[in-house]
Amino acid sequence: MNILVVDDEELIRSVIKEYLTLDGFKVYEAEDGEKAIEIVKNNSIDLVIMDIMMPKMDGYTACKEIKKEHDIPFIMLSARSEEYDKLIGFDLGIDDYVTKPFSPKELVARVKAVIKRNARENTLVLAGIKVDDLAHEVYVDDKLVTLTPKEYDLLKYLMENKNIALSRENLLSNIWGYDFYGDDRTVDTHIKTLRARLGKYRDVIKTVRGMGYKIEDKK
Amino acid sequence: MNILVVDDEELIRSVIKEYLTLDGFKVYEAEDGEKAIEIVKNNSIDLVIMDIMMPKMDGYTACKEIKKEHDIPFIMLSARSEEYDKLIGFDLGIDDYVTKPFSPKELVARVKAVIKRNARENTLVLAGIKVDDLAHEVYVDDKLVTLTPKEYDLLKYLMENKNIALSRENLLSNIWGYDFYGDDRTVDTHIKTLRARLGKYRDVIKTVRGMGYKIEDKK
DNA sequence: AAATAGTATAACATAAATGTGATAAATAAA
DNA sequence: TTTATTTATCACATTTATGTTATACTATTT
Repeated sequence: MNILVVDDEELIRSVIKEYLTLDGFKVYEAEDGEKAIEIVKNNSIDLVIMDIMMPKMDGYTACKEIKKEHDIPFIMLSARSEEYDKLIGFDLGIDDYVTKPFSPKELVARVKAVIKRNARENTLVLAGIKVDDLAHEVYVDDKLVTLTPKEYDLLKYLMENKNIALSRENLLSNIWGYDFYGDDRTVDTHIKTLRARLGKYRDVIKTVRGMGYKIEDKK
Repeated sequence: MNILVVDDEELIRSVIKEYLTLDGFKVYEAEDGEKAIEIVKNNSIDLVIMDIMMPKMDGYTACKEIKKEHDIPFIMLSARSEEYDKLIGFDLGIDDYVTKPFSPKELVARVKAVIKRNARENTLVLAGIKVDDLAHEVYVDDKLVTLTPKEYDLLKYLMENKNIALSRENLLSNIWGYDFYGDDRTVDTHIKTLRARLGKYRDVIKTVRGMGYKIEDKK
């Protein structure tokens, strides 16, 4: 996990870096917005911690610039809690906000929370089944299960559309592609193998007779 | 669309209200969990935005109480992203979660997303009968009833054309297909089984002698 | 009230949809 | 290339749904 710390005060950067490094993060540093943009461009940054008040280019502008090109979570630092409203006004999709002075420990906790939350947004969970779309992995009762590509796509699509009955044609055109001119029953076979992979949760995939299939969440 | 905002801070409530009102939502306010329960009881609330930390009754408890009686989507607010895990642990069927500070714009977007997700636009309701076409499910007095495909199609068609007398030919060509050359009596049989499924509402399907059938709303 | 036409119901044979294991074809990996 | 994996199709068993017929019932007409 690569984290970029942007602050004009060297001391603050080094303190943050020290704590984050202790927790196994790789830390990049930048002293202003321009340098930050440069680093993001050339490295795979997973999260940015950025001060608002900086010379050359302030935090708002730098954040906006980076967000244009990269979908990276931001934690903003600011000396005053009043800045809060301004941040809101800018509507930058900030993930968290920490006011100075802050405890490094808390900051680290926030970093972890933001990362966790972001990961979760790309994760579908239902019953004991977890689809981590970023990692492209499926867990059943927290045990990794290997799916074939089609099985994966099918499961993901069913989960994204939980509680909606999906016809075979719908499934075929959305997963196989509109240009698939094969047999309807192909879906059935993949449902079969997918169910087998899901073990005791095989029944979350309901058959909708005369129609197709759906995955059902507890209600 | 009526939205209830529950937070002990007047400022936060008014900011949220302002933005939601701009988007055409009607907004109710409550400053604690008890008042929230009261409002939900006496109004038709479609969604609740609720802070977790509140005096008198915290958000977890209030949410749980309300969920007992009402199937309303919740968006929870919290000062700390750490609380997220706690929420998950409580397993309250929270629909979304926003950490403070948040941008009102984002909150509005979340509200819309949740409403969209929960909307069952293709749902027909009549007497105690509900046809959820998305889920392809039928409820009688909020109890799931399993229909055969033909029964389902027939009920859906009758409800879509409520108060209109439909001839057997009409029903056959619209449900069975124009190319069905079978017996008129076939319809009768399916009406019979459908009525049986509808239990005490069996009589909403009226026989129109010499003509066919219709489903009748009110009176 | 009897006769008639229309409708409800039950039973049952037929038909259709789905589940499953096997196999062949296609694709990717070695 | 060969090999392994994935995918699509087939064939058959099983389950479920459907349409028809025969008969009972109900409403309308005479």
